[in-house]
Amino acid sequence: MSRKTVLHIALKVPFAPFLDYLLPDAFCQPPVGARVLVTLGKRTAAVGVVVGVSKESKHKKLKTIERVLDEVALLPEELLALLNKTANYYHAPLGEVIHMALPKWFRQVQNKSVPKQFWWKTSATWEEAASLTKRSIHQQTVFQYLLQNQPLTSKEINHVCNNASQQLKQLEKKGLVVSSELCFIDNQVVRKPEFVLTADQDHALKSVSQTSGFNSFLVDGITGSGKTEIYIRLIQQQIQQQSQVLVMVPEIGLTPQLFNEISERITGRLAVLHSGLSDGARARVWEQARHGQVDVVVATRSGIFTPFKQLALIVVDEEHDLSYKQQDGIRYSARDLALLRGKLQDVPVVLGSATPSMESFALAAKGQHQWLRLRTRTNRKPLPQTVLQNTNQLTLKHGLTHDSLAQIKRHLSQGQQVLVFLNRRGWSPKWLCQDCGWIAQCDACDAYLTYHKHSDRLTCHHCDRRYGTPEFCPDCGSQDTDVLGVGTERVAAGLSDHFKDHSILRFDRDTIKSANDWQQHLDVVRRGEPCVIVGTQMLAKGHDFPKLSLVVVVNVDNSFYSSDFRATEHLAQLLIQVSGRAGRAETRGEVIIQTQNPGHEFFTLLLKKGYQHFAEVQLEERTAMGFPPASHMAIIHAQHRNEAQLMQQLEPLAQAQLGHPDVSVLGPIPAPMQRKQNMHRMQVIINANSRKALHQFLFQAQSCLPDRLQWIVDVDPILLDS
DNA sequence: AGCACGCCGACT
DNA sequence: GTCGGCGTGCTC
Repeated sequence: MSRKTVLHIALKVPFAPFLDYLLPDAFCQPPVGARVLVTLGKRTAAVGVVVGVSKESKHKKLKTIERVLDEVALLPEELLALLNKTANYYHAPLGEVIHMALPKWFRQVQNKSVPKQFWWKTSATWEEAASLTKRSIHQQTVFQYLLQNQPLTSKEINHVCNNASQQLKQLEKKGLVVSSELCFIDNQVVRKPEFVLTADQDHALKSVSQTSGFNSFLVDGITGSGKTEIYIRLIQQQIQQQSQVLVMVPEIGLTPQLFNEISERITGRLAVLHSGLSDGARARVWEQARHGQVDVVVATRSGIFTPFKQLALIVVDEEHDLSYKQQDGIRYSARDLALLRGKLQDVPVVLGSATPSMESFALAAKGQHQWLRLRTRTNRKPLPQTVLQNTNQLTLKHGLTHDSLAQIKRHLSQGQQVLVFLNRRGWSPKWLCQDCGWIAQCDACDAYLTYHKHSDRLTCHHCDRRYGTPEFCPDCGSQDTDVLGVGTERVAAGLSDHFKDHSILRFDRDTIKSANDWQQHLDVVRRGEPCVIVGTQMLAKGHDFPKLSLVVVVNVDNSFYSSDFRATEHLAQLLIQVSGRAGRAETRGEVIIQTQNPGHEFFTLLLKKGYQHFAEVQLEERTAMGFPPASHMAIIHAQHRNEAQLMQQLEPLAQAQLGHPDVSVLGPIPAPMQRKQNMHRMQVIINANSRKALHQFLFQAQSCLPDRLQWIVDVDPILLDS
C-alpha cells in the first residue's frame, strides 16, 4: 500500500535532527540538499532542508510538504556532509546547524532572485582622469579613491562623497571607470611585480603544491615573512586549473586588506563574505561560489560553510585567532572545520600564523601538519626592540608612565605614529566610594560597571545595561566618589590634552561600529600624519600602518592572575602580534610593555627566546597538567533564573560521571561570572584522554539532562568563562 | 526554540 | 469580572 515517499526534513528545532514529511504525489521529488516549505505545529511556512529520503517512517501521522523551493540542491552533497559532521562533533541538532549555515536570505520564503551588485574599477590613468574632470572636484576625489582602493562597490565609495554613485556614472560616461556585475579582476595587467621568493617561501610553496588531496600545513612565520605571498601563489595556481579557493580571515576589518592584496596579483574573480554584508549580498556570494562564478572567496568565520563548485584549497590566515571560534549558539571553530572540510573534500588546508595556537603547534610537532617555517623577513624589517616598564613604583599619567609619554613625544616629533594598546574600552573600569570602598556593580550580573565619560553613564559590558552616575555612595552616603583604572576613552582624552598639536584616534567598539567606520579611521591613519592611535583588541591584528614606529602596551597583568590556563598563550600571541605593527624597513620599531610583573618568567621566555620557545615550554606544561592540546575538553554551560532549580536540574550530571575512566569531570561548579543578565550560571568541565571518550560522555550527559534546562555544550572551548 | 493551553493573582 | 504572569506540553 504505502508507496509513499518520506522525506527527512532538517528544521530549526532543538529536539530532533530532522522530522519526517510526505511528498505529495503531484510533486517532483526534491533532491537531498534542496529547501522545502512545510508547516510545523502551529507554524505555517517553516523552511527546511531535505537531508534524506525513505519509504517509511517511525511516525504514524505524517504531514505533507507544502512546496518545493529548490529544483536543484542548494546545499551540495559535500557541504551537507560537513554540516552533518559539525552537528555530531559539536553535539548540536542537524537542523540547527543547517539553519546557522544558511544565509538568512535562503531561510526566508522569497521568490525574488538574488539582487545584483556592481563593482567599479578605473580604466584610465590619473593624468587622463585629471584632464577630463577638471571641473569636478568630486569626480576627481572619487576617481582617486577608486584608483587607490579598487575594486570597490558603489556602497564602499559612498563615504568619500555623498553622491558617489552619480559621480561614478559620470566617470563611466567619460570612459574613465568601468563597472561589472561580478567582482571582475580579469586583470589584463598584473599590477604588482612578482617577487623573488626566499628559500623558505619557495620550499613552502612547493610542499603545498606538490601534494595532492588532503594534507594540512602550518605556515609558521613572523610578521613580514611573506605568508601572504605564498597564499597568493597557491591561489594563482588553482585559478589556472579552474579551481576555487576559500581564504579564511579572522575578522571583518581584515577582509579589505587581504582582498586588495590578492586582487592586485591575480587574474580571476574574487568575492568577500562577512557579517557586514547585506542579506542579499551574502546570498549572491553563495550563488556565485556554488555556480563556479567566483574563483576566490575571502571570508570570515561563517564563510566556512560556503558551497563551492570546485573547491581545491582552503587557507586559514591568522589560524590562532580567537574569532574563529563562535562564542554563542553552536560553538564551532572555523579553523577546525576547515581541516574537517579539507578531509571530507580531499583538498589541502593551509593554516598560517606568526603565533600558532598550541593546538596547531602540537599537531605540527607530531607531524600531523606539515610544518613550514619562514625564518627570514622578506621586507627586511628588523624585529622591534622591546622594553618592559615596571609600573609598580611609578605614578601613571593617563595610564601611562612618564617614560612612555616621553617616548611617544619623541616618536611624534620624528613624524612617526604611535599605537597605545589596551584591552579596555570606556573611561574607567571601576567607579568607587573613597570612604567605604563600595564599587558600582551591575544589578543583573556579577560584574563591575565601566564609567563612560562621553555619555556620563555607568555601563555593564556584559549585558549592556546603563546606569546614571550615583551622586553619593548608596552604602555609606559619602559624596566622595571616584573612578579607578583607565580605559581607552580616558587614555585618549589624556593624550589629547598632553599632545595638543597631534590628533588622537580611538579604535574601539564605542567609536567603530561599522565596516565603513573602520575604513574611514584607517584612511586617516594611512594619510601618514603623526598621531597617536589608542585602541583595543581590534587593532592587534594584521593591519599594516607604514608610519607606525612605537607601540605601547598597557595593562597586561590580568593575564597573570587569570584562572584560564590559556591566558598566557593568548597574551603571548597578543604581544607578538601587536609588536608586529611597529617599524618598517628604514626604522626599527619600538615596543614598550607596561607591567607590574617585569620579572615574570613569562617575559624572559617570550622576549628573550621568542614565541617558538615559549610555545615549546607551554606545550610541556600543558602536557604535564593534562590540559589541551594534550587532552580533549568540553564545557557544559547551564543557566537558570533560579539558583536552587539550576542546582537541582544539574543533579543527574553529577552522578553520571561515574564509570568513565578516561574522563575527568569537574563540577557542576559556579561559572566564573556566577550571574549574568539575571541568570544564574553553572558549568561542568569535562577533560578527557581521548576524543572518543569525550563524545561518549557528552552523549550520556545530554540524555540525562532535563529538557527544560537551558544548557549548551562547548566542545574544545578556548575561553573558560563566557 | 516557538507556540498554545491553562491555571492563579491584581487591576480598569 | 478581565489581563497577564510563566509552568507544562507538543511539534514529523
